[in-house]
Amino acid sequence: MDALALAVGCLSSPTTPFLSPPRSLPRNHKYTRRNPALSKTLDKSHAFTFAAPSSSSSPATIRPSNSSARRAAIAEVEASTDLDSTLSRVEGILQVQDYNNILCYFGELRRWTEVSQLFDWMQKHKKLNFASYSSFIKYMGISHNPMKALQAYDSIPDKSLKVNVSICNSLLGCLVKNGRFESSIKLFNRMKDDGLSPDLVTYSTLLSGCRKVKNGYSKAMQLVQELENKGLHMDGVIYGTLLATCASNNLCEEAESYFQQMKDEGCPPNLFHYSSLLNAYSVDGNYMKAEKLVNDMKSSGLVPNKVILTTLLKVYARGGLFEKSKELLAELELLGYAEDEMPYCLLMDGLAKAGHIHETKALFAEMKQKHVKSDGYAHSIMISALCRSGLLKEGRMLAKEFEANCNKYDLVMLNTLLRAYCNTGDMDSVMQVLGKMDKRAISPDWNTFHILIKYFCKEKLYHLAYRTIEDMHGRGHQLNEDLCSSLILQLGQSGFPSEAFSVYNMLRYGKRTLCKSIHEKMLDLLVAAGLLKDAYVVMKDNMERISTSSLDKFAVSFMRSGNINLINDVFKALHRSRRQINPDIFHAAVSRYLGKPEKTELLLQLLQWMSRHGYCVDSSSRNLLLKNSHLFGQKQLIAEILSKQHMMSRKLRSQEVKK
DNA sequence: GTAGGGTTAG
Repeated sequence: MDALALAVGCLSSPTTPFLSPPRSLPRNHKYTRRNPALSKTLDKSHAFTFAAPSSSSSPATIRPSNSSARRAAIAEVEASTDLDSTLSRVEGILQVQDYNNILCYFGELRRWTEVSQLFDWMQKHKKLNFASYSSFIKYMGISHNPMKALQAYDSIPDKSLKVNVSICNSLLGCLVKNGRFESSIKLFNRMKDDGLSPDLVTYSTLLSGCRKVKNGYSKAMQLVQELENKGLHMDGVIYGTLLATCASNNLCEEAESYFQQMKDEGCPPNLFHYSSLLNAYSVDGNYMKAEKLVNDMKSSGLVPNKVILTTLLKVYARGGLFEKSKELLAELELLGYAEDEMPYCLLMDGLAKAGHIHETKALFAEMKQKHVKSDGYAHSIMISALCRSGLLKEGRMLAKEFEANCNKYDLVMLNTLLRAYCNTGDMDSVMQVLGKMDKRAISPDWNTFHILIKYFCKEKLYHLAYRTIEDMHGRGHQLNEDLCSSLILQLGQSGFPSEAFSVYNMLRYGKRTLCKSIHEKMLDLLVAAGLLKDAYVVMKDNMERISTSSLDKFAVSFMRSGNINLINDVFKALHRSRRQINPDIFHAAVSRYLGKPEKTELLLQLLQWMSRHGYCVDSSSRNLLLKNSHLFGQKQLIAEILSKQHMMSRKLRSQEVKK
């Protein structure tokens, strides 16, 4: 099985190509010079030429004329509007590392078309090495295209190159970045089987994936154990990742203890470590600890940067210290650290969750007025805040405004929009958003399904809700019990008992423990709908959770119209529940058998079973049997059994009187 | 070794 096949199960549902990559270079970008790839290459070439001028025996010596040809060729490729033809024209001048540098140049500019085109060309002309694969895979990860990364990996012809640690790290990092933690672990195990020797980078890559998954911390611990078993020692980056994992999993004490352990091991904390620990303090808004930490940090000679101050703002906002938050926001503005929406979002979210909707709105307006750069987070927070505080129409309006002005969508935003439209019963817009999701191949998550199902139920579109639940279950999402229970009842009442039963089964097989009352409701519903075979299954599996009256109703119905061959089994099941069996049920069974002379054998078995277990038929059933026993050709036998039962019941009754 | 790892928002 190749890596693609291994991961394709998880990848077939599309990834979340969130906010398209930045159009301009990141601020701290390593290519700040005009032609970085070029300088990088040429620095090396010159170093070689000048450091070893006498080694004329080396055929690799690059003469200035040669280097200026390379310089020109690189510039030409980077500026080209027709990559393929430019590449063919300069073929022979450039070396593999030149192509790699150009690849990085395009990659850092987020010019994905060129990245792919160049890489294709390099593959076709066999101008690549481990660094080419590693870089290409990394960029495919950044551009949210893990599929292409996997294809590139699978295309590597050389087996030993496939377990090159750098390539493997890139691919694992690509999967992790795109939320495919599970597949990255599977692939990691495969790679180890194939001969990969993981290093610290491998482990920190995988550890960073633990931040956003369920039980992330315990998975992180497994990885730490593994790296230690391999004789590797945790370095500053690994500690940084661990601290971030603790913070994301709300494990403040663990974060503190790793922070201490790291210092004890002689590794001085840097800004990454401080910001992660600060982030851990933000969970419960522990501003006392946060402020002390920032002071410690300053004493150690570190200067708080944008991330530290922004995280401190998060601590204040979470802790409800809105005055302090506002002061800090003003400071960030002065420092030029509030050019994007992050700090505003932190404060808006804090305000909104504390119920200060008007202040949230004011800050949102201020942000707009200041033309703060936005990727949609602020809208998402504001729309949710409006909906939460009951300002549904306003929430819907803002959602519409966002859609009219922005063309950036990710799953969270789409869910936010859906919620806003569902809240106002705007079915058309709901459908449009679903269309957008489809078009962009963004797959719905648990929240999406939950929003839709709740909405469909509210609109009494029960069958649609049912189909949505089926879809949700089919994709492996845990079903919400309350929502399903109410849908089960509604489906039953609106003439879809089989669908109700299907929902019940999905719920039952997905969860270990269910609320007790659901089984009885399901049983009642199936009995009412005459689906007695299904009812029998529910009854058999959940007898101790079902009231006697519901069991009785089921049993009587079953005797009247259930599968006649299962009647005796139903009695045995009832007997196992150790509850008194209502005589009406025996009566109903006897009547049923009387109408089916060909089932005499079953009737006799039932009567004998009754005698063995101390039951006896009531007088009306006995009379009925005696009157009709000629029908069965077993007149004598039936009379004997009945008289035995009769005597036994007399004996029992007299014993009770004595007591 | 031309390469790969950690910090803040809905």
